[in-house]
Amino acid sequence: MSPTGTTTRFAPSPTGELHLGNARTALFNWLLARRDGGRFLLRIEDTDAERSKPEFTQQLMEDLQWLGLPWDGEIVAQSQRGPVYREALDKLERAGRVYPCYCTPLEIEVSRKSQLTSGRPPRYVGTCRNLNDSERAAKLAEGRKPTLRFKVPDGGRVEFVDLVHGEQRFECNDIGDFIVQRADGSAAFFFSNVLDDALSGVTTVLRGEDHLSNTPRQLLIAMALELKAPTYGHLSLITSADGSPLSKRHGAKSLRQLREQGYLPKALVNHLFRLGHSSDLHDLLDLQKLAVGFNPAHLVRSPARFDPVQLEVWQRRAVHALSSDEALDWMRPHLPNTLDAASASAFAAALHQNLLLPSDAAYWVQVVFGELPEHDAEGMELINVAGPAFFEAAAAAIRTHGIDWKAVTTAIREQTGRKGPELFKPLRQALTGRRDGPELAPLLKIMTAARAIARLERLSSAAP
RNA sequence: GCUCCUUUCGUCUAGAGGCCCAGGACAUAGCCCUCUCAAGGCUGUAACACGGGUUCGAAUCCCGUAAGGAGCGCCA
Repeated sequence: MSPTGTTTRFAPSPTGELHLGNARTALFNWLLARRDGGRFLLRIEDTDAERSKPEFTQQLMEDLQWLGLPWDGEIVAQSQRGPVYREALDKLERAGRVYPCYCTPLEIEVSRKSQLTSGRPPRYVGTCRNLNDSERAAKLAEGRKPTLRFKVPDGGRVEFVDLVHGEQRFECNDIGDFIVQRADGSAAFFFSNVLDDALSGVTTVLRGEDHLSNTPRQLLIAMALELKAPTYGHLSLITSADGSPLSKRHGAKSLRQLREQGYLPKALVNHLFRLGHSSDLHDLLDLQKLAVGFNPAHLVRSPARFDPVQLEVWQRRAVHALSSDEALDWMRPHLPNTLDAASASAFAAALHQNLLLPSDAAYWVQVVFGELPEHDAEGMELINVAGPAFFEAAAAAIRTHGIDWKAVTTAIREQTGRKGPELFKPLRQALTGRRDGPELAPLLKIMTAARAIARLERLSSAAP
């Protein structure tokens, strides 16, 4: 927690599942802290009692762990920090920087609507800004529960340098007095968020661009509290393929869904690393290397589209990088649970380079351990061209040489005179029902000679 | 409506006035390798949103337009 070191944080609200946008924000903050040898904090912004759910907090933690982004120190939950906020709010109240507002949500809503229809910005009009004591007493007597609003200075401007967008300037007159404490006494986002950042020594905040125009409010609060606000960097949003906001309607997947589908964390972080962040690094890298290569100066200002095809590229590379043991764990859910350990690992070793997702293993489980699916038209064509004699020779070869692939293919070649693709294509089709797939040698070994012979014999007798 | 952000190949991006008739990666096409697929190697197709300025010179600066996005919440 050295004052000179970088401290970043991820501050999600537990109101839903982590999605790609969130995950990228977490990743970038983590990377920055790691790169600088600093700290990465996790704070749960659960001040909205209505929508916050403990199970989401749990899920959040699991997702971060799974991605490989552990946080430093204790998790801070804002719901536990009422007294801290109370104290700071008192300070602002004594300094006359905030005032009680007795307007009801309904009144505010009506005001907003009428402003909007008359073409004006929907801002708080300041009804309660200059109430005297007796007016306040009267409002209170009506049974109104006040909120606390921050008194935005008349005139003046707020200037700051955004890490990715550069110099920013906002007029105070464009900002309405905003709520810092709700009627139920809880602290509102603008307030608790910046206060906690300052109090926990956060130096840099990388967050979504949707916060950019809210930043002046938070800076105003920090100034009133005489606290040092972090340096902000606003990340452009991730959009769908058509440029619209990433949403479930567009098939946006939560991290949990991606994980359940079998996407590897390494694939995800490598893809996210390059979304909205440019880098010369084009290889599949681990988090340590990504941290070294991360540079906030290379954060991109324009929105990035999420392209599932690019994710698949990283997934393929991540899958390729798996060891056989890791591959086995990865595809385990799709293997028959009756399988013995040796067969399972032989299967994983033979197959894993050919899969993108574990569910892709299903077909090959069927081929290796079960019945062969029907040959398709193109496959039948291939089989007919090869002719029954070919398969008879193949079956005979396996009968005498067993699963010794080299001996088997040599025998078939000598017997039929076929070689190269002429030899292997029909063989592959007959044995696997497909024209593509993993190497045949290990496949034969695990599918057993008996199964192979049966498949070949069927074609030698059934074909015309 | 007001304020703010954004706009380079299909996608992610490099580019901060001449080094750019725009570079890289992925995708895609072709070839090589190969029993197939994948991997690998080589080659190719492909972009500065539009319109005005400023300048000897603009993807880069200025002004408009268009398109997309965000904020203006007792949501975060």
